[in-house]
Amino acid sequence: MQNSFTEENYLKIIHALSGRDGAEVSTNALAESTSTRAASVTDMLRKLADKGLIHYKKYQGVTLTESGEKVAIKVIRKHRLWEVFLVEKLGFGWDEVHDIAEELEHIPSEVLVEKLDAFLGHPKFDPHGDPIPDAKGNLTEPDYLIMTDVQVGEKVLMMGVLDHAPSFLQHLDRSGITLGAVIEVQEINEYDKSASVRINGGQTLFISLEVSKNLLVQRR
Amino acid sequence: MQNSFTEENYLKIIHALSGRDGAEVSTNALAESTSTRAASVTDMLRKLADKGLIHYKKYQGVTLTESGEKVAIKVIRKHRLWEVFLVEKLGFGWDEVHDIAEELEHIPSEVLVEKLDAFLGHPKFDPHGDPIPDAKGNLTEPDYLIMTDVQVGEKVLMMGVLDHAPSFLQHLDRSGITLGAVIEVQEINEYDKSASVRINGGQTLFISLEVSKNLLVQRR
DNA sequence: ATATATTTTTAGGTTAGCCTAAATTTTTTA
DNA sequence: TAAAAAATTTAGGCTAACCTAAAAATATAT
Ligand SMILES: [Mn+2]
Ligand SMILES: [Mn+2]
Ligand SMILES: [Mn+2]
Ligand SMILES: [Mn+2]
Repeated sequence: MQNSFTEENYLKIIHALSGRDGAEVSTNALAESTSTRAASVTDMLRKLADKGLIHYKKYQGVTLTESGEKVAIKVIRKHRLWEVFLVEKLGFGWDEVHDIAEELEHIPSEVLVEKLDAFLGHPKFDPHGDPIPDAKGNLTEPDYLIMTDVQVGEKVLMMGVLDHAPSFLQHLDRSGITLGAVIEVQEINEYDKSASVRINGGQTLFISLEVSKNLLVQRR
Repeated sequence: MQNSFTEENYLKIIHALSGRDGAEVSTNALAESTSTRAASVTDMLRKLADKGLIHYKKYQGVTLTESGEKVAIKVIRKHRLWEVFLVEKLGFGWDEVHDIAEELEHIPSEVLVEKLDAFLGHPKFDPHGDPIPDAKGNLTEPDYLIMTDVQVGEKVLMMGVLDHAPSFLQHLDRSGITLGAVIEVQEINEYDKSASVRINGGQTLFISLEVSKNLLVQRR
């Protein structure tokens, strides 16, 4: 049988909270992420377990089964492909596409996804630098570093964001920090860890620790 | 408040069944079109009436209010624009897009629709020849004639279809009858009203009355 | 103008996905 | 290790969108 909109969202969120190591996800964490109450989450977990999509033992937290992981990755693939479409083809800003993609990711039809993928030229990353799973369900997270790990004098490439909130993305836009930008750390303030950086060899600006914590970068 | 997926479908179907003259639509007709039972339709009609989207007096059938008409036309606009996208950009056949568009038509976001419209070059017709409402909600049905009204010797342009079933559209594909094709009626059989027609000045083929009844054409 | 047939509505129920409040289990602290 | 705190589950309810069966209204036929 088909999975509902709501079930797909649970699986996607379990995948995200579970992290690369497939750690157990708590009922409360899911309640928080789904904007529901813990009791509602318990209801849904029983259902997902009955369908064989999650491993669930009462009070023990949940992880995805192989089958649940597959569904989650398909949803993520659709979400990210639609985001590419919205930005590359329709001209949306990277700060505007998430909510629309939240809806589009639940449109069924395998052939639609594959045709969309081809139309977009088989992109490997979405507008936020997140990797797009391939048609077979392979999803490889590149191991970027977080900006806070970069030392004074280093030059890095801006590769992605951890915070996807429109307000953060708009802040980056105003600072000229876009995907692929070269960031050279000139100075790090001892007191608050704010940094003075040079963007693309041009203007210098200050970024707060809060910003650094949410920037994914790559050396060289 | 927002209208649900289901409510939008009811409004769209009422619009279709109501026709150009805005005639009253019966409970049973809606049950048929929505694949539900009459009792379920009655439930929904009460709800739509409470929201001011339809005129409804018990046992009297329903019509759309101004507000309901607006919603219906927005859904139709989205449906037809997405169909254009699927055919023109993703390479689907005109027989494959209806079901996917049934889902996409419920994606919210005004700005998405307008950007999609611009991306597609503000098309006036969908892949089946149906007119696309403009951004203001104006929908003008061109007055095509039905193939059965064409006389022997006349040359007409193929402009649209009444039946949108994949099997019918595939039959037209196999016959070489596409949107914009020139159809010249060479002979009409008295007995079963089947016709012998020439397509684009080339090959001659027979079309049954059933086919003629579902072809929209234009003189000259 | 009745009687019969058809259409529509009402009555009462179900399921998915949510809720609050209360009970239970697990974890933390003393 | 026992008490307190936190997390989780259970119990009981709600709403949207459906259902079947029965009642009521309307339309049709004699
Ligand atoms: Mn997103
Ligand atoms: Mn993204
Ligand atoms: Mn269609
Ligand atoms: Mn169409």
